Amino acid sequence: MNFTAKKIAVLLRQRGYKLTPQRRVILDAIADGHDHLTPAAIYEKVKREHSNIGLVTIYRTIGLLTELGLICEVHSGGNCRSYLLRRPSEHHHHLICSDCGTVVDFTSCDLSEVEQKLSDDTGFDINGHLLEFLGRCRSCQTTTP
Amino acid sequence: MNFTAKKIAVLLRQRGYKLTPQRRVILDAIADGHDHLTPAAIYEKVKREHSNIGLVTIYRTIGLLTELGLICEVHSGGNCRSYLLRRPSEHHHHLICSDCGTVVDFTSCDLSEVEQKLSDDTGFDINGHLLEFLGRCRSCQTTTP
DNA sequence: TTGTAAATGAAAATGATTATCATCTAGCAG
DNA sequence: CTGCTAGATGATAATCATTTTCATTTACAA
Ligand SMILES: [Mn+2]
Ligand SMILES: [Mn+2]
Ligand SMILES: [Zn+2]
Ligand SMILES: [Zn+2]
Repeated sequence: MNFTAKKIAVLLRQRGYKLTPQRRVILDAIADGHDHLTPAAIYEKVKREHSNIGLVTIYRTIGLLTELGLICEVHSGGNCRSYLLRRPSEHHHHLICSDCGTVVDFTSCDLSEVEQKLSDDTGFDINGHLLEFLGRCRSCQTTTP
Repeated sequence: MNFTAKKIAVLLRQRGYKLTPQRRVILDAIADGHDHLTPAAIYEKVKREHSNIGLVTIYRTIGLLTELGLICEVHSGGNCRSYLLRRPSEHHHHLICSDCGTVVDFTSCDLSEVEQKLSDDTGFDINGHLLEFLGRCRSCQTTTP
């Protein structure tokens, strides 16, 4: 997405960050496609256009984008994190294909009742929740039964 | 909990696994208390009673207990996993204190409607979900305002 | 008690992430 | 346009979590 990438560029500059070619290409890599990517995967993807980029820069840029709230971290088990562009700016959740990694965002989660009940029962001061659905996307269902 | 630990011992033997003193003490460490523990934390706790145990054995035992479905993995961000005894054998979720790590299990989550809607909308074959609430337990609220 | 498959611990290997530091450059002042 | 400089980069090494390997030990059934 060019539009999104452009908006992000503006955001970066507003906060005093520089817009480097490396950041540009990392943003493109993340913004293109609907799957979640590990730092290593972003690195591989980005190296095609910017062969001498360092993996460190990927990590630094991920840190920056996280700080700006521009990417989402996906918690689908495994031993390393993966990320994708934050598409809905509002509070939302993810439906993740365990085969191809495609992520669908959804905003409709009404957990306020459950949360209230839990809070009453336990005395916890609840300040957040994590909700993710796992499954196989339509395309992956047809290719491998 | 002695009872739980004992039941687990039986389970181990049923499947042909040996009940070693190391496993015994690791089980005790996990079963005692309601907080979630990282492998390193279990290691430290266990070393007090079994000073020459290896961290590898912690990892191996965690693997074993996971395979038997006897422990839960908690996904509270951060860079390493943590575990606690699986108390309700049924499907359940966690309410986690971000200060002290205490975990409250709860079974009341009715996500079937949301799941059905998501499935209809996206064509995904949904086979699971992850739901966790984060907050501060009553005790942690009183100690640090 | 004995035999043996399973388990353990030391050590090294691997993989992910972070810290350091010399060098480079985006963006701005002049 | 040119030079300055804070911020950014990449090579390298360090750190931290986890896994592999392998020689030695041990639980437990026979
Ligand atoms: Mn998202
Ligand atoms: Mn649990
Ligand atoms: Zn898929
Ligand atoms: Zn607490």
